[in-house]
Amino acid sequence: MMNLDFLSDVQRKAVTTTKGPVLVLAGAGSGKTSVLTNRVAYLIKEKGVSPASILAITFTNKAAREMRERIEKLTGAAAGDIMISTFHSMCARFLRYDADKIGYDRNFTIYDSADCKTVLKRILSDKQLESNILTPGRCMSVISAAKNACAKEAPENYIEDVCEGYSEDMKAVYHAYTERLRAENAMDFDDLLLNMLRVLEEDPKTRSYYTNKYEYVLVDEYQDTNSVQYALVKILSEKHGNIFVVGDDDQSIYAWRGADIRNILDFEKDYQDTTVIKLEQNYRSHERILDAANAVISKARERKGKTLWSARKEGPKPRVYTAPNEYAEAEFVAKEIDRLVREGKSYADISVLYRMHTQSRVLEEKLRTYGIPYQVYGGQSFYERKEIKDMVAYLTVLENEQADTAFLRIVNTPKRGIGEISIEKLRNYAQERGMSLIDAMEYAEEFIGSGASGKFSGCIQVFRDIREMSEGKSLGEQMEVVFNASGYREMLLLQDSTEAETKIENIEELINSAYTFEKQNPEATLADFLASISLISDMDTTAEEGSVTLMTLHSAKGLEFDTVFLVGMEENVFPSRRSIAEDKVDEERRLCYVGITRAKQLLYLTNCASRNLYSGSNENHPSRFLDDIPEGMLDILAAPAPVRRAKEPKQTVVFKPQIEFKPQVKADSASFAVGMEVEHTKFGRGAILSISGEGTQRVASIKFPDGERKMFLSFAPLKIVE
DNA sequence: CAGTGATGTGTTTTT
DNA sequence: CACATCACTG
Repeated sequence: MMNLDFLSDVQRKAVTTTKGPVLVLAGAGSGKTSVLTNRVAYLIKEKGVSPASILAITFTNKAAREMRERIEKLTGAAAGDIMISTFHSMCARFLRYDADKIGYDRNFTIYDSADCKTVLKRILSDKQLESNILTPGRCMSVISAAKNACAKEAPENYIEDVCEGYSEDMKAVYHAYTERLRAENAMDFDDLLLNMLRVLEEDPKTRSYYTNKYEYVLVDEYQDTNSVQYALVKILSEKHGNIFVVGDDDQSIYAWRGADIRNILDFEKDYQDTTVIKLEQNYRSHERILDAANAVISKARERKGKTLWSARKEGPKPRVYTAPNEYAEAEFVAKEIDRLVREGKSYADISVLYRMHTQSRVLEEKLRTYGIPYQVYGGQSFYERKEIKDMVAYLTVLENEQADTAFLRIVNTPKRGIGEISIEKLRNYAQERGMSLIDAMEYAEEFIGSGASGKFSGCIQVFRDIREMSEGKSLGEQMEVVFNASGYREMLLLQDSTEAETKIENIEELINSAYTFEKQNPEATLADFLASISLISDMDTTAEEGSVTLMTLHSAKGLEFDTVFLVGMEENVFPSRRSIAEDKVDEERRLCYVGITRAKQLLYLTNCASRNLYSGSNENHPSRFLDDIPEGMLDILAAPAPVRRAKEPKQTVVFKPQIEFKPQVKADSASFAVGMEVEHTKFGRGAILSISGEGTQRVASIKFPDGERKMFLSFAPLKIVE
């Protein structure tokens, strides 16, 4: 018998109620993952359910991976056969088999949002529709929203409703975009879900295959599902009816991406005889933190209503600090981290959370000054770098010749003397004949002079070479062929700059990841590899040991830290300007709740009296969320600086930053050696006593005037003294 | 066709 | 302020 004694009564009920629909309303830190994983283990070990008939869906690859690992620990190797996947990868995998049923080739390409924006940009400029309202970004969100709503309403009607005044243009863009992707045998993220739904709706055989196969369906973060995901879940569970969803309406923060909070609020109406289980005991934080969290969330309008409580009654109250500006705020954060670490916390225990990525810059600057190792999540991802996207574009064209968007990206990279005008002629020619650009190149003489058509022959030759040389090769080898035969490596070598060198390193890292991928998935095809690249983000990388974590509040969901700094608690920052303007503050409120409940032990809430937003400085009022927490629950570290009376001399703790942004000449971490004399921007001169570790983890013990310190060589602002 | 400098523009969150 | 796009020159 499986031992479930470590679970609470309600948790155990959630694990062992295996039949019929179950809705688990799981507050933050209430042991939801434990319930989910133990339930799967229970199904297999106690109920004799075959692993292959279990489908568990998450929202991030990281969550999926962690769930698999934990289930493996509980059940052993059998976990390999369970389908544990994100909505998007699940659909991508299904569609590799089923895409032909709705008229796609099974080797379809997945375009990420950057690719889609490129497509839209081209459509807008072709149709001469570019304007302030019709920007690629805005079109993208309208189209995405229309597709997400599509399980309820026809996209045309949706656009009509939403784009009052310019809906005709918008519809034209929508159709052109849809046709383009179809012609390129490509799908965007939304299409993955939507097309899978269509397959299930239109092909009864496929539908019964999947609905028979999956006897138990589990969905994590159900509050984040949109209408298409809702419909998918509904269909996939229709045969056996064992649908188990876990979520927290208070943590619904993706409405802007089409998530519909009604999905969780109405679950009981949608599924007859639902067992509802509430997990309200929090095992993560102490009561002082939960008090603050409850104070903030209790003002949200629409809730199922839950109150988190913890058995841990005592702990430090959340600390509030008001800085004069964002530099002082960052300085405060860095100083506190430095102090906490000296008191025994480790860097990995600490996280700094902000509303938007741009806030990380100042923080990074200060953390570097203090020699604090950190890791920033999100922002520009590895796979979004130009050189990586270029390499991926070559592979995409290799796999799917219809992928014009990918082709256009690299037709003249490296430079082959093919300019805009030639490309324009090529596009027209291809358009008229309904052929792909790469095929149209063969007929260059028909639409362009002999000089320019020679350039195209050169390009044709490049692709031919790549194809010939990569014939029968493995993924990693194919990638190397592309890097060399495309002339990309040569181009970078010729630039002979440090930037070019990093680009080469990045591409080599990509090649490495291809080798790793094929080792881990021996059956995998090029299309699979490309799909994994477009669906895996930096968010999925595991935390580096020994670093402070910097990330947005959105990406912090599902994580926990001993100490959390929630910075930028100001009106117009958090809640964001836009959410205030559009009357969508409730979602920000939930986001704040998510942020607060990440902290296990120590929580800091900081804000600035003034902040440089775009140009010039803005005086910002403290966030309404701060006001919502009764003062007695907080530990106010500095009196809030007066906002209105700016002329008054600034009282209290005005920070004197010890070092103002000195551009730092930082030595390469490999060049340090024991015995060297070095200079630190903050601690002054010192001597290296010893060095251990490798790469970014290389740590040196250094004797400074005020004592001995250990620091990461790759992070510390150190200079070698000659 | 490519590379340079000037002008303008627009800002959240992400699978 | 950072970034993209545009116009101009080589």
